[in-house]
This record gives sequence, structure tokens and C-alpha cells, in this order.
Amino acid sequence: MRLTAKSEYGLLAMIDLASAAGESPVSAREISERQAIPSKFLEQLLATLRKAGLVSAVRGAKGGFVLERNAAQITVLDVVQALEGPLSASVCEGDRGAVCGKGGACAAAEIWGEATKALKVVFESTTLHDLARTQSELDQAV
Amino acid sequence: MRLTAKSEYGLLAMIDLASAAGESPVSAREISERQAIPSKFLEQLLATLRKAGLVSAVRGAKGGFVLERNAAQITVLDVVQALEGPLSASVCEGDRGAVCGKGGACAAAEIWGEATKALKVVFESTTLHDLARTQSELDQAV
DNA sequence: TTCAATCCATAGTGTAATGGTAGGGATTCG
DNA sequence: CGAATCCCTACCATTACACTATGGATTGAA
Repeated sequence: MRLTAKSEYGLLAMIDLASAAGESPVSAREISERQAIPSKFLEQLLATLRKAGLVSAVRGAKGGFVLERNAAQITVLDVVQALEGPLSASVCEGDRGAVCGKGGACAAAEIWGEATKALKVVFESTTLHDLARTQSELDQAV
Repeated sequence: MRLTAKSEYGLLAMIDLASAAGESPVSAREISERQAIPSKFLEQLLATLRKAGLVSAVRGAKGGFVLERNAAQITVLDVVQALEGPLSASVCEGDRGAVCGKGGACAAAEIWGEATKALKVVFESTTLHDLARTQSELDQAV
């Protein structure tokens, strides 16, 4: 399991899109400027999010991106998994199970499993709608 | 935040030591063989764990490693943090807070914080004693 | 019709982390 | 003494990360 800049940037971009829900498409450049994300890097992330079915793109001038579903129907887990691959805290993946000869009967592996589950709960229980609202409150507080 | 082979190997080694608690020191070579961990790599991990005060070493022939505290007083968090550094799921560390201009008022950052907390709870609530017992049960089941 | 804005796709690149390996030194038991 | 062990530092190959570069395809508007 790992969380990289992809998740950070991707989530910021999705929150940005959630805040603009119902309006015209938001271009990658706009998001890039507002969220201080390198624009070409962001394009890649948005392409990934599109392939994952989380956003849809409108090409050409005045084009941009729109959330594919309602912000309340997209969780942080959706975004993170789209960008980082399946969430699994397991270090002991793949052939390691065979190598250590325990064939799955490994106390350490159980802990990684529990850790993954805990992360999943947190990420599943928060939607873009929640985050967009939180963010707008934070902005107003200033 | 990241979990690498260090945590995996380190935890296996510590469980091994916990299982041998009360007996004579266990050499790195023994652990390396039982747990299928590259021996020179393991030596480095044990050195780190020693500097973190989790194990003590006995030098010379018949030497080896012993848990510094009781197995019930050492949590998975202790081991993971000793090997990987401070546990923080935050991607948005260091100067990023300044870069995005939100100065801490960032909805995304809150999620990473919650994720970290969730991991901490899991890792803190399990001790080497627990794991050693679980492992011995798993071994007997076979 | 042309042009600029936008998304789309692929490839390249510098840095750092990862997961080791190598070689030898210091210490201690038998 | 000598074998076993821990200790320390350095090295190294591969991969992941975080971009950057280049150019093509599509579309709205002047």
C-alpha cells in the first residue's frame, strides 16, 4: 500500500470538480492553476480518472472535465484506487507467501490485512460531496 | 506513508524473537533461515531495531538478539515506526502546504490525517505477544 | 476556414528509494 | 587461538516517482 502525490493531486482535482458541479466543464488548466498542480501531470491523472469512469471529458475549445456521477456517490476510495491501484497494505504479496513457507498461515499478514481494512473504512466513508463542503467551509472561515 | 519489506521482515524477526523469549539469544542467522530473510539485510534491520531500543544484542560466539522489553509491551507500531520512520499517511507534507496556498485549511489533508490515525490504532492495538501466540496457533493447526 | 483552446497518447528523464550485496572489523565463547 | 557472532560502511542494480516534452485529434468561436 502506498499513497503518493497522485492521490493528493487527484483528490484535489476531484474536489475542485465537485465544487463546480452542475456548471460547464472545468479545464485541466483551470484546475492546475487553482490547485497548484503541474498541468501535464494533472492531465495524466485526469486521463486515468476518466478511464476509471469517475469523470468524463469534453474535448475541444471550452472543453474540460465533469464528474461522471454525483459527488455524493464518489468516495475517496474510488479516487485513490483509480490512481494507485487496488488498496492493499500487504507487503507480503505475490510469491512471498510461498517463499516464507507459511502458505498464508502468517500472523504478520493478518496485521497488514487489518490495516488495509481500516484504511478502506476511512476512505469509503467519505465522499467528494463531504470534502467539497468541508473545503468551502474552510475557505469561508478565512 | 508506506509499508515496505523492512516492516515485513522486521515484524517476522520480532515475532521470531518473541517466540524464543526467556531463552538464550537468537542469532541473526537463525532468524534469517527460519523466516527466509536475506541475512545481511536482516542484520541491518536488527541494527536499526537495536538503536530504537527494541532489541538488545549479545556479541561474540553464542551471541544473538533478545527483546529489550516484554513481548506484550512492544506493539507493531513500535516496530513499523522504528523501521520506516514516523507513521504519517500524509502525502501533503513539508512545503506542499505552502505551495497549494491553503495553509493547512485543506479538506484533503484531513482525510490523510484520519487514515494515519486509523492505521495507528490498528498497529498500536497489537503486540508481539499477540502475534507470537497467533502464529503458534497457526503453526499447530497444520 | 482558420485558429486557438482543449483533450489524448506516448515517450523520455532526473532523482531518490528500495532491496539488497560485499568486505571487513570488533567481540566473545570454547 | 579460532570460529561464531554482531557491527559498520560502502556499494549497487532496479524500480518507482514526479514530472517534462512532443505532437496529434477534436471542437468552439472569430
